[in-house]
Amino acid sequence: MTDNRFDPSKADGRWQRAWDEAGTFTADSNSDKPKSYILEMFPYPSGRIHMGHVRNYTMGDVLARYQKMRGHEVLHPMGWDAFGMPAENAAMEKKVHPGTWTRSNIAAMKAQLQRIGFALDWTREFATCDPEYYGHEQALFLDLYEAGLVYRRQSEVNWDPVDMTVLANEQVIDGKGWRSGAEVEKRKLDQWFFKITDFADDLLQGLGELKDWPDKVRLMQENWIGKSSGLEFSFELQSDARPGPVEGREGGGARASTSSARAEIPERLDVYTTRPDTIFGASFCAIAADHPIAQSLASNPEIAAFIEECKRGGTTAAELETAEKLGFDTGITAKHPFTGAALPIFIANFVLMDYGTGAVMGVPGHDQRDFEFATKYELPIARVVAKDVSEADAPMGDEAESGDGVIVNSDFLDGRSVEDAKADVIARAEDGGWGKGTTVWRLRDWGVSRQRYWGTPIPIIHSPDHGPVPVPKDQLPVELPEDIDFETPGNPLERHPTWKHTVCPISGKPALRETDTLDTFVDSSWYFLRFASQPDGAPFDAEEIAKWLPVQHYIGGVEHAILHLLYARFWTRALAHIGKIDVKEPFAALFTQGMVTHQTYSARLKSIRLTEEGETLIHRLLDNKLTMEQALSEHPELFEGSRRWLDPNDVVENEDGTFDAPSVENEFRDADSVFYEGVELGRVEKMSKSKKNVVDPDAIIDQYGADAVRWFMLSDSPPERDLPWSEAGIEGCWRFVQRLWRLFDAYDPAAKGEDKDLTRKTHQTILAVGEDIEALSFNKAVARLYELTGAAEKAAPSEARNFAIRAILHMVSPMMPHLAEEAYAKMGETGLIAEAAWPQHDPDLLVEDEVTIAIQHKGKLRDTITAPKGATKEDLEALALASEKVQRSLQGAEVRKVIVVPDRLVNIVT
RNA sequence: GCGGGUGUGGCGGAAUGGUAGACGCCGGGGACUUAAAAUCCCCUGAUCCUAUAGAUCGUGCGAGUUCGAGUCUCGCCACCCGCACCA
Repeated sequence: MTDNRFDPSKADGRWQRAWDEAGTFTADSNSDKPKSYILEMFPYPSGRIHMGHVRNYTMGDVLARYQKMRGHEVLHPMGWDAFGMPAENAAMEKKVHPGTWTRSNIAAMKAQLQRIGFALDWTREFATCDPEYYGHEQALFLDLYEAGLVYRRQSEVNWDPVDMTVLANEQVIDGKGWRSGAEVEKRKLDQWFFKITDFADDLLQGLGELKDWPDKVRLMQENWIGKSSGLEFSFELQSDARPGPVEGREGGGARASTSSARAEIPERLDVYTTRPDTIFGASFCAIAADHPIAQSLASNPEIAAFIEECKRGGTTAAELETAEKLGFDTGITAKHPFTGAALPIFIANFVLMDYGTGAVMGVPGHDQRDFEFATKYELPIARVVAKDVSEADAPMGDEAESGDGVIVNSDFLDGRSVEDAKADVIARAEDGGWGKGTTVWRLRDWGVSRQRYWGTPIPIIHSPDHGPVPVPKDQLPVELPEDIDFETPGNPLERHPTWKHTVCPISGKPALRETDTLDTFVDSSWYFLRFASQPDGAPFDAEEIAKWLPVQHYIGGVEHAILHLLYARFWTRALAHIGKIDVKEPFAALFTQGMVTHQTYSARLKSIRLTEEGETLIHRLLDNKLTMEQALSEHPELFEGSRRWLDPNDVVENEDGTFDAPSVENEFRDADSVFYEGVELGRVEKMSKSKKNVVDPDAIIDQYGADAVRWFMLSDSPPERDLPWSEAGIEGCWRFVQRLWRLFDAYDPAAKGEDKDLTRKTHQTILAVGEDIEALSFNKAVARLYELTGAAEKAAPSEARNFAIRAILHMVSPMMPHLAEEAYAKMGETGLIAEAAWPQHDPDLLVEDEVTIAIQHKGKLRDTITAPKGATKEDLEALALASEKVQRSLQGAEVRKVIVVPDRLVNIVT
């Protein structure tokens, strides 16, 4: 047997221990070296590391190791985003305490991460469910509370009456709770909010400076913040002179038929518009169903019924797309501020209460929604913007014209530009005292109250005399009780027999603790600060934060493009605002990596025999405990014609290109319940349990070792795109690991002699790989290393070859650290290559002395020639014309022009 | 509907306006071997040909700018992602 093979099962663990014992990756805040903070989004401890994690952390790891070799002091920490619902779900299903479940998941995942050999500073590890961490978070919450950035108000929530809990929007499926299947109710609860809107403008402005963020993410945040400017103004309200039900309005416009409610009508209606220039085109007003005026009219049963109808309207994309504009004439009119015309006021289903003032002026000519509404209810559609003044009387088409133009049919605004007219109307409104120019934001304050157990308790005491009172800081952390019961529905903290009972810090009288916990996004809004600095007795130290922040590279999934990244930016600003830190933007550069995908296969179901399971399912459906979609996704095998996903490992390809899954077929037949009809190739999709295309990293590492997996994660696909997993691909990586090992083994210190070509290629590669890594173009760095490896393999032993081999060894070491350490030691080095310096390229040795010149005739390639580097244009032209192939192509035609690009090409034009 | 992205061999993908397909995977042929594994070498965009050193076509489609376009401009198409009745 030869020992000429690299054995990761032995080497990986050995070097992981060596790094650990040497403290190689422990970051020193007091180091004089330039500092690099490399961070990947910390994981939720779900139980297992998946390929997406491996890809994410491998990228960060290469950067961290590279920066260290470039002489930086690197902070590359890891921790756990440990609060959240899955732990409570596990508690309910498996009867384990959420803390126990979470802790054991963390232990398992940490072990998995360690065997991949990541260069992490584990001394800074923490979990957000550590009382120490969330205690500091509570203190920061109270600091922000004192600064007026936290407040409490009533807010509507989705309430599941069966589970007695609040649901996030994503947990409401077709108006029903995802778990209980019960009809979700709207409830008003007192909730805590962060005043993120105070920073709306600043958060928006700040985006402009984040040059190293993807444009896509900046745009998404920009849209989310949603700044718009316009005019907020009020209409005087009038009694409607028109009597009774609507006449001559075939569109079915209902109309309030009683006047009983009119006494309660306020005198004014505030509206917001971004198009004050079109004010002369207003033909109606519309208010939201939950607008105070609509509410005050609800004593009229017709109106009450209409309001109910509006609320029922679906909120899914498809429903909104097709939803008809519906209105109800209130019988009240608004007086147009310039013309005095009486505009009917409708309650309308397309007006949102929580944007602007919850009321709009309807300008059908120049707003598509207003246009549809006016068409339906036969309201006037006037043109007030035209391409040109001469087009003032041009008829309107079949949709609104929202484009630019000049104002027409608008009294004093006629002939003015849109922008000009906007400014004029705003000025007149302000002079007249009936309106003012305003900025409106889409961004809402951040509601952070969650009626759950497994989160950071909100450190507030509700005192009967003093209302909500902060928990005194010396009583922090407010710890979660351990003895908790998940048997009965509702918030376990609320139900706990003793936990919430305490005393008022001011009066000493009995009082109740706040039983809500914080949104887990709060936990991840400052963890990167805690990684950088963790003094005793304080969340962090500002001076130490200043040494590391901002994070140099922040890497994670694009799914966090809005919420997490916006909240983290907000917290950083808020903490800076109250003087806790001196950093504004937490992440200097952001990189959003693609997903790891894999082939899917599915089979169609042919026949069913109902099993016991199926009958249970039907009962659950009948009892409304389950929606059809849920039943389908949980038990696809019970539905004829539906598709069942197959594990790619069960699928075999036939010679004719079709697929079969013999093992699954047998499994089905044995169960005597289901038959499949045919196996089909599905799309390459993100690995997910439900699609059965997950590949477990642990099993792959067992087989090929950490380095092959890491190399795979970096190869081929650009890191921002999806990476398709393949068995063949990982085998290729494994072969390359061994190929490198043999090359390193061929290192012969005694070899003598030059090899100019190889030396040049080595220097070129050193330069290029460094640039590629810094640009996070790992796939290109990998390709260059393949090339140089090929060249070094073919070269005869020489000093130049030894130089190339050592350069390759150093350059692959951030990517395949175990192999590199093993080879480094075998070459007789006593230190760790993880602590070695990145190789230097010599600019003088990069230059080629001969170049290949392309010869084109009319832009088409006819020949290539070799010429000395830096040959003159005249020489190149002469060489080109001397080419036999070129002469044949020219066929004696007259040469009109010759374009010469030095060292590149000659193009002959005839 | 609005916004953004992507489109190149059988596949993943390279390519400062200058030789399209680097590099990897798959596939084919060969060497070594009793055999296999491993390894090494060669071929591998399509079509045509008189098939050695030939020609034509080719980067989603259609135009344009240019001596020269995968790359720039305009107009389409397809797919993916995000947001969504935001006044």
